[in-house]
Formats: sequence, C-alpha cells, structure tokens
Amino acid sequence: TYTYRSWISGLCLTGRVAEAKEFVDGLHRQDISLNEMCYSALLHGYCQAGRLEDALRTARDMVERGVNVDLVCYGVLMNGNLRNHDICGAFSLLDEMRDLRMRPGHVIYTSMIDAYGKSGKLDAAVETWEVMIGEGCRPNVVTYTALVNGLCKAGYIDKAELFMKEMLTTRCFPNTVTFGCVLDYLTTIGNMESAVQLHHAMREGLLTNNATYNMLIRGFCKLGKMQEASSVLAQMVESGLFPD
RNA sequence: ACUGAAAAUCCA
Repeated sequence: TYTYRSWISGLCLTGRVAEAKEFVDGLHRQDISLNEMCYSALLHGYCQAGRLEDALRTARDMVERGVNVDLVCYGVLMNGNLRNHDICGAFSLLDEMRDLRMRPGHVIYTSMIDAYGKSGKLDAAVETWEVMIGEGCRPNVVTYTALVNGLCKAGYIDKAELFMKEMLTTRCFPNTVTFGCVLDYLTTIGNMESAVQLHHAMREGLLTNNATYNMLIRGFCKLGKMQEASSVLAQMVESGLFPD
C-alpha cells in the first residue's frame, strides 16, 4: 500500500489521473484493497483536474468498500469544492462531517479562510477564524498566512500586521510566504520604499527567494524604474538565485 | 521524511 500510494500520487502530480484511476481499478480486480491514503491521493488528482464529480463518486466508492473517509480526504474534497467556488458543496461536506462527529481541523479551516480571503469576503474569513479559535483549534503558519494574504489583497494592511504581531507571540513565526504577502501588497500599490526596506529585513532573516525578488522587480518595472529593477536583478543573481 | 490534504509572485 505504501508503494501504491506513492505511485498514485506521482501519476496525479503529473496530471495522469486517468492512469491512476485505471491503476486503482486494476488493483481492485486483483482483490487488493487500498487504504485511505491511496484514495486521498486519487481524490486529490481528480480535484486538481477540476473533476469534482469523479472525486465525489470515488468517495462514495470508498464508503461502499468500507474504506474510512478520513480528515485528509475531506480536506481534499473541501479544497476542491472551494477552488471551484462551489460553496454549497463545501457546506454539505461540512454537514456530512458534523454528522460523523468529525471536526474540521486546522487544515480545512485554512482552506476556508483562504477561499473567503480570495473572494474578498474578509468578514467571513475572520468569522471562520473565530469559530476555529472557539473550537480550541490552533492555527499554524499556513493558517495565519492565508488570512494575512486575504487581508493584504483587500487592502487591510493594518489588520494584516496586527495578525503578524500576534504570530510573534505564538510558536509560528511569519515565514517567507507570510512576508511575501505583505511585500506583494507594497509592490502592488507602488510603495517601493517600504518594499525595499522590508525585503532588506527579509534578506537578513534568510527569508528571500525567487518569488520575493520577482515582486520587487515587477514593482519597479510597473513604475518604469528600470534602473532600480536591474539592480535588484543583479542582487538576485548575487544571492545565488536563478531568475525565472 | 516535501511520504495521502491547506498559504505569497509569475505561469492565460
């Protein structure tokens, strides 16, 4: 099963869901039963390909075969529904989980907060955050970052910084992605002075990468400041990164 | 242990 899990996951990662499905069917013909990890890999493949129907059908198949649809499987399905803007589907999954007395957990809350943030519903995102806290569920760096990203994208930079300050008091320190959200905000509104300042601080903390440099360069280019952009590019190469 | 799920730029 360990081998099959990797193989199915690998096929799906390279966009070969159909082959993964055939592989699974083949195993079933040999009366080999798969565990929930193999199935979640397949579910993930379907969701990545936007084939929600097939994913749900597979989930029903799991139930029929007596395979436990665990939290990870629900997480995959939730994320697939949310990425498809299928709020109804997402809520029916939540109901289903509630009936099974399963709690969403921080990963699923992260998906929800991220989805709300990406669609500009910051009030709903924060509300979800509070429900999560109320359940005693601890957010991690990714959860915080999803919220910070939504707040930055909506222009609530002060709110975002408030949450980042809160992170410093917990065990999850803001990482490259978290700071990247703020950096993207600054470069998007053209506040390059603050952006450069932040990037400097990030560089000291070894929190820069291709993406952060890309944001800076894009910001300068958008303002027509090609001279500045080229010096950032030079520094990028100096840092041992490979511009893409 | 990036092992089956979640976060930033770009990628039409």
